[in-house]
Amino acid sequence: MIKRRNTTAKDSVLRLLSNSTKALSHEAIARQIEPVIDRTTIYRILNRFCEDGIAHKVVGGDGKQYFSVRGNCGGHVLPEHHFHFRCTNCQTLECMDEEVEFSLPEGYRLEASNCLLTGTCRKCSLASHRSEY
Amino acid sequence: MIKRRNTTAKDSVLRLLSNSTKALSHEAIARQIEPVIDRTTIYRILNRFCEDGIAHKVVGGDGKQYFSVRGNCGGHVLPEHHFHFRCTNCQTLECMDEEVEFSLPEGYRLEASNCLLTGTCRKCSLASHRSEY
DNA sequence: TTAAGTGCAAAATCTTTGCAAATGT
DNA sequence: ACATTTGCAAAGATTTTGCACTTAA
Repeated sequence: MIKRRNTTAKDSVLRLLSNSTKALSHEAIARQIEPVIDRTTIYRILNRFCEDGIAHKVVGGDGKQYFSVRGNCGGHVLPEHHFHFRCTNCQTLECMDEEVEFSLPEGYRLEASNCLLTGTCRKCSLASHRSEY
Repeated sequence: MIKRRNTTAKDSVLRLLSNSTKALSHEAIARQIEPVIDRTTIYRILNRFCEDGIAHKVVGGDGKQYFSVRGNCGGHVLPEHHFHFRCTNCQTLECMDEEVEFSLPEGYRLEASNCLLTGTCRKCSLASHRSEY
């Protein structure tokens, strides 16, 4: 495997991911990161994290990629295959504790899972309920 | 709801989807359809199918959209929330019979699911196994 | 006739690639 | 030194929008 270097850009991205209780999109990272880092670089850092098993990537129903620190999403340990929930209102994606259970047909080989539930999170559900008339 | 018309383009797309045992990407539809239909039109037809509940859309880990006739994917009736499997070798996406089971935390509101398993299907797993050395 | 559907061009998004300059080890 | 990383520009890929023309009902 290629030898990695410690750089401030890499550290910043990792810190953001580690401190977040949600998976972050490239856009969310680019917006928060300080100082500004080129977006190409952020993409490359994120992809390296995935290659190295440091992070995992979930593709949202919106087609965007969301990243979180592997096995530590939301601040605590998660099963390898867990559900994700993306709120269509606040545009956040979080890892759920719940494990995905399934059995593949004979002969199928599994590489990864991308199990996503979409809707509105509690906060947004309450907010929209309040404003209903 | 808007009144829909019968057009040959729409019929062609629906026929392709209905005859397929897999979910189809826009690209697969555009490639097969006869006569050629503008790709914008295909996108619009597919989106209308989804709006009208005729088809459902799954976003693959590859970021592409895949479409299948609702509840009839793979030729037989499927549960509302079922798993999908995308083969990274032959680039196909199929609906699985298996139902997705989960429980959402209190207050969350579910709109849709997009549960995807990725790997190699039986045919491709066998093929790659044969060529291993 | 008239609202829905189509085709073409152009735009919008998100992500990746190429390459020279900068940097960590 | 030298391989990795970065920034910038440009390209790629997929999907959507605007608009005038066509067509089903």
